[in-house]
Amino acid sequence: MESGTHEHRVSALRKANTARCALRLRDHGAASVAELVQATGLSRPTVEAALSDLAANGLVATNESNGHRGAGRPARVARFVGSAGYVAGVDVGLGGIRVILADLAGTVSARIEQRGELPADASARIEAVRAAISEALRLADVPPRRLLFAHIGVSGLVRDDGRLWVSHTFADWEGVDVGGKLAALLGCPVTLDNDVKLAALAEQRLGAARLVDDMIFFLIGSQISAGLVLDGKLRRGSHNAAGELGQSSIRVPLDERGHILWHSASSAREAFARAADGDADATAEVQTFVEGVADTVIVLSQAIDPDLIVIGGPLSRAGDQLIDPLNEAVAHLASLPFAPMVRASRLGVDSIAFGALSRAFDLCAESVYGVDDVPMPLLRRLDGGDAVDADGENFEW
Amino acid sequence: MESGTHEHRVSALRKANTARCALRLRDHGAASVAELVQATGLSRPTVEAALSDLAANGLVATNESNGHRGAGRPARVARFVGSAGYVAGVDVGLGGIRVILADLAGTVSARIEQRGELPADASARIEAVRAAISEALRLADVPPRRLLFAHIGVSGLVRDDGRLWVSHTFADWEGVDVGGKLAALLGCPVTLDNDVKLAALAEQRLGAARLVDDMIFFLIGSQISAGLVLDGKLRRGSHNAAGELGQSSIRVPLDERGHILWHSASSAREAFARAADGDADATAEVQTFVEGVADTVIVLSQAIDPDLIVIGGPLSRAGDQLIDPLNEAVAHLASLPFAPMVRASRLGVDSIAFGALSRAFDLCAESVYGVDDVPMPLLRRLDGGDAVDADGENFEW
DNA sequence: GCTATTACGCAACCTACTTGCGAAATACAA
DNA sequence: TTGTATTTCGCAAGTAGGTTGCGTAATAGC
Repeated sequence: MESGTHEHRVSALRKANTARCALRLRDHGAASVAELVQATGLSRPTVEAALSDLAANGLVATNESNGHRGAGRPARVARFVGSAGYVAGVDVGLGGIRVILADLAGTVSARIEQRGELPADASARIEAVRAAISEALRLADVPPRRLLFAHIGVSGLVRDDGRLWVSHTFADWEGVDVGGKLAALLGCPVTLDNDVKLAALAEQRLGAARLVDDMIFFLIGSQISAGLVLDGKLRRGSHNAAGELGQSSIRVPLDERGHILWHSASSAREAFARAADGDADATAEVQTFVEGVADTVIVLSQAIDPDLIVIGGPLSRAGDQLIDPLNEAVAHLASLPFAPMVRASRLGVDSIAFGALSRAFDLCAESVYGVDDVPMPLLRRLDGGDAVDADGENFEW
Repeated sequence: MESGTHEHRVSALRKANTARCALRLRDHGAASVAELVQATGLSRPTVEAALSDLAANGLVATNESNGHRGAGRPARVARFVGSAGYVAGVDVGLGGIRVILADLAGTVSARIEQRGELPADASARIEAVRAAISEALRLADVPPRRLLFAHIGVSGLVRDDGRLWVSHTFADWEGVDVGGKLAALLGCPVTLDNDVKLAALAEQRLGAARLVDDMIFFLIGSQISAGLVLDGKLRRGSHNAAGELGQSSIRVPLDERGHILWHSASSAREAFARAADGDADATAEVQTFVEGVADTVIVLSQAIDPDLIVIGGPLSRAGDQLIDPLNEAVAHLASLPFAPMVRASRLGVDSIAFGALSRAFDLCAESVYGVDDVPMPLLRRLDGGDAVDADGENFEW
């Protein structure tokens, strides 16, 4: 019920049809016109028009070479040209920079990880991010012009204008137009987003919560924050601050910066390790910790009624120490005949970069397909395997 | 990106245009074709076609009688015929039955309230609801056939099939097709919904949270539950159980049925009254209670990041005893440079019926306008005033 | 080289919206 | 009373984008 003229809406239909054909080719492989007609339910002339538009944009290639068997005129086969464009998902955190580069078809063509301290200077840090993205492009042998979009996950609150508002990690980026500067350097739009939200989205789209529309993701590291995906959509909140659980939300001892206080050890990981080794102090502290987390998990579960709760961060591998007790607590205290399941992250440290990548696909959709709400492609490795590692060793936080 | 043929989509455009004209007439009063052309941005023939469709359905009337001044051919004036259909919002609770009846234009034509115990028998209770709705129709002098939709708020969990799953209030309705039975009796679709969710929606659309897209509503009575409106949409949850805060979510002493335990008085209302009168026990208990509520409010605020928090129920008038301390707690404990505001319900006991009415408008939209996502009309009284009482005495819970 | 088969590509048609204009109905002035 | 200005009406013609349908091209197999 918008106010646009009809001309717009009608041509929106054309765009939608074109996009439908493009997505079919992207997600189900090359196809002849006849097959597309069949698959999309559109008519032949419409499909032909769509293909000719797409071919003009370079997004599909139509070649005759097809090992067709059987009688009949050989079909003209259209193929989605993923390499027409690339998008990057970037995770800039204290531990370093991660970049995942994928083409429009979802083939992951580079995945790099630069460990170690980032430059302390705001500008130098921007340059480091640029260098990391460029390095990924170089590794994948992708001309820089082909990069269509880069999306960056950082810790902190991102304002509507895309600048950081509050960030403990990179305080000197607050108010700075990091995205704009990188856009100028890279020649394509670059946007920032909150890291935990991206990780949540990644787990929902690619990780532990695939096929589930409602989930809460908890990232437990030195702090605890959450990300919500509700009805398949990332919840941002009216200040883009949903999930920023402060001091008072978590029933776990925190210091004044919101970091979890450990007495028996210097980190959650260490405390859990000691508890596993039988250290009594650590065991008690871990138990209190788990109860505190369970508390918050339960309140949010009851308020939000998700299908699934995913725990990320270094502790997510601690099944019997964390995930199992949480599951029990949630199932036990449920006053209703159902309870959400608690599960460990599947993407591990890569979740933020994958989330950024998946948002990058969303954000380039309008310019690539002329339509938004385009589902991202399935991610594949160059060798054809699943781009998401089987639950392996990518959990070194 | 659905699979429907194009024929469908194209005619969807026609429907949308027709709906646009209808809504313009509904919300901005009678207008000539020329004015509609101007207002909708559509072309004259399109508007004419829409009006002729609408006139055929009886949804608009075109009469020439118009006190037009000035030169020129007098315009044919089209007027939205609200009385073409009626919808009802019903609140069936322990305290009785409330019905609000409105026509399609949003004119509230009846509003009745049957206080007192409902029949203990499941079927008799259904009959009582039917009788209440019929009574509203009779009072408003509306032929029963004109009732297009009735939506009913009840306490309890409603399943996807519209039947109650768990209801402490009306346990004998669990699994019973209450909506279907009423539909058969009334000759129009009748659906059930959770009362607190409806109240939340009502406050967002008509009450304390108008113009706000993200809000959390807490209904504090003998129990505490919540309703969430996120991004302007009612949050249901994957089991339609969002907001069903159980024992463990609320840091307030509860009995085994989830009812708030009061030692200094027999109800929250009484405890607050005594505290206001200076009773020391009550004051202490009220303080603990408020702190417990604040606790939950804060966790949910931080997780969800709403604009506004609305408190409903008998305590919502206790500004200085409840609302003010909550506001302070939320503002104080915020770790971020903003905090949601806490505000009292505006609709009071009517919130559930108003919520039901507002959903009834939504649910009849498809069949009336051929389009969903039609905003509900502004509610008006027959005399033209605002149908929502100015914060008056409708708070006798 | 003939036939069966299959996909192609275009012509004709349909739906629904737009632009544009002559005609109708009024107010007002001569 | 009649003419003119004004405003809206209602239809005719045009456009965009889709669909159906059919003649034709290109191949495999006999």
